[in-house]
Amino acid sequence: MIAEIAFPVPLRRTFSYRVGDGILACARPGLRVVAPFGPRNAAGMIMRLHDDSVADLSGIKEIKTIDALLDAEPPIKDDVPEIAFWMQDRWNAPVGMAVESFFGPFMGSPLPPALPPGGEGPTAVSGEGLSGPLAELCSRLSGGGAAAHVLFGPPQDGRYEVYSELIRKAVTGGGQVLCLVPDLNLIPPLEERLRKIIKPESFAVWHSRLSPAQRRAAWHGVKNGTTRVVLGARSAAFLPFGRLDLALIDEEQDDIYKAEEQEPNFHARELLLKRASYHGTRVVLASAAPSMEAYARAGSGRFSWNALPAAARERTKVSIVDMTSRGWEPVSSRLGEKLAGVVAGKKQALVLAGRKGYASLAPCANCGWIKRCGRCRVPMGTLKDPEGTRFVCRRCGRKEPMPEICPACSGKVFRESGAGTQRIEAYLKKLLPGARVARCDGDVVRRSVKDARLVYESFRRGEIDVLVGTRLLARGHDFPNLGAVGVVDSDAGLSAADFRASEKIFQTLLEAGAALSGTLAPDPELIVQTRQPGHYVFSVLPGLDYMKFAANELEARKNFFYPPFSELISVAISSGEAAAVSSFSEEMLRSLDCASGEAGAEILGPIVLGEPKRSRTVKESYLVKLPGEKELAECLARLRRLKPPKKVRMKVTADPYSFR
DNA sequence: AGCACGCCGACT
DNA sequence: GTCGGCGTGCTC
Repeated sequence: MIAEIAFPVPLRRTFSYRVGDGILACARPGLRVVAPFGPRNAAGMIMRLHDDSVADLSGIKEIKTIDALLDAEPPIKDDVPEIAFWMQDRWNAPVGMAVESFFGPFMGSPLPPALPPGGEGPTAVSGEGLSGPLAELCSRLSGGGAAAHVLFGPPQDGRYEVYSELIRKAVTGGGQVLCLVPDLNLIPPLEERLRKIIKPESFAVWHSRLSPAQRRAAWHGVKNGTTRVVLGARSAAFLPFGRLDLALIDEEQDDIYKAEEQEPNFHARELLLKRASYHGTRVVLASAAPSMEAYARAGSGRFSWNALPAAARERTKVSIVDMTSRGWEPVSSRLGEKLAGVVAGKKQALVLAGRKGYASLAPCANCGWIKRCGRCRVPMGTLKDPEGTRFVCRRCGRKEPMPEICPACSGKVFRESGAGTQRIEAYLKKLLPGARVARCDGDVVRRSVKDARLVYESFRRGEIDVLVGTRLLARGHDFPNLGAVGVVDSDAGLSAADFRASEKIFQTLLEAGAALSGTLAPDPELIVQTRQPGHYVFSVLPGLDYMKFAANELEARKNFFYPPFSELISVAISSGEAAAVSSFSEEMLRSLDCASGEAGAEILGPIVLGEPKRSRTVKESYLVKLPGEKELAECLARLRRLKPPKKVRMKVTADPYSFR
């Protein structure tokens, strides 16, 4: 008997081993093994078993034998081999790393035997149920028929009350619940809410900042079933649930759910939809601005569409300020005057910037040289802190000192352009003397989630007049005393190559508008500054009407053959030698070409996005559009068979969310 | 990802 | 003379 084993290494393949006589009877897919792997022993998973007669062992120098199983039973209820291969087909994830995601630090550890099922179901929750229209909505969300349910509407219309009710029902029924949130900011308010109805020993949070001990406790709690409700970030989609009855995905449209920076790439929403088939999970996708994917699937009847009953409220006034001809000032006089008026009237305001930090760019005033991150190669912005002005990478956060003179021309002046949160904060402090201006962004959260929470609380209590932050700030909160929200640089960081540009702008605007919807202040206004006032997304602005926007956007996606009507793969080829790049690109295109004709694929490229002139590495990007998942898997398999020559690197990203 | 091997520079 | 930098290559 031959076993295909997947190891947690960044390789998109399995390894064949002979199954030892001692474990012949119990070996089966889904069980973990420890096997000699190169010069060491490694834990892996049996993915498939083959009879000796059918196994293809050509090209293998030495076949080793496995004789130690780590598990007697598959430790995860889901078919992990099936899901891991699917992740490889879908996102080019290395199979073994996909497997490892389900175990995290426990990949090589034997697991304690399962606890006998305890009968403490109904006692895990407490509290009153809902009544009225929201209760009706909840029972519709409990119905079958659809693969998933879209819950459409802002938190201000009772979305979190619906969460509580759905969770209460699921837990009472004996199942487990996952509530997935896009960022750490949303954990404390939801945690507070859920702790009111869930017993502490039945509740756990899961995110990247847990200590090893907390991680261990939470993982094992989920595994043995004592944890009934998990509130977690993206990676919680892999937790070892035994019976996941409900998966609630908050702000399902958020692109943070797509993990693209580290391997294995995956999309938490899509992964949960996949896992749902093993658990009979009810998946609820909640959003005030559902993703085009969710909207389209609801349109085709695969998902059900459920709108929260909209509270009657004044329509927020929305104004657009054209910033095209204003070179340097980050805040227009229009917005400045509104803020001054709001502060004078003892009301509050939010100002949302496109990004954190000080300036988004600091080119040399003389020659235009731009500092790029040594690791990511993207242009760096600036940051002001006690150590002075430094360059900061907006992708990886790496900081580098600012040189005295420009390395290209020895110029001494760096012009700072574009406005980050820090710069807006500094500007507003000058513009509004006497006003209490504070800042809350990713940097504050990174330092301490608690500090970020304190700023929120302080704003809520009215101790801050103007709060400056990134778009995270407006989300999921409403502030009763809010007189204005300003969106500065609403189009920052958007490139024409990004087909999701309109969707992202619209989401930001809708979130900003929603933050104003609960206010008691008179004449609330949303002021949007943009350098692209002609962009079609602004044409749906006065009403901030999602349904209208979504219908337009979906039509545009269809016309241009973009998702959800196609599947995308981005291929980046880079090298120090320009000739090597172009010859390998040609080889790559040839290998796809024969398939693309009959499969209805389209290849765009090469796209060269702002490559530095003096940089030594040359990079070409291609975008492949394919009509379906089957063609996507086939195309990824072709790309996998290609091996770049020495000094040439190829990066393949399936379903790319960011374009560089 | 690990881990080994291998080939140059700077230390006891 | 050896320690150690990290480029390259391999893992059934």
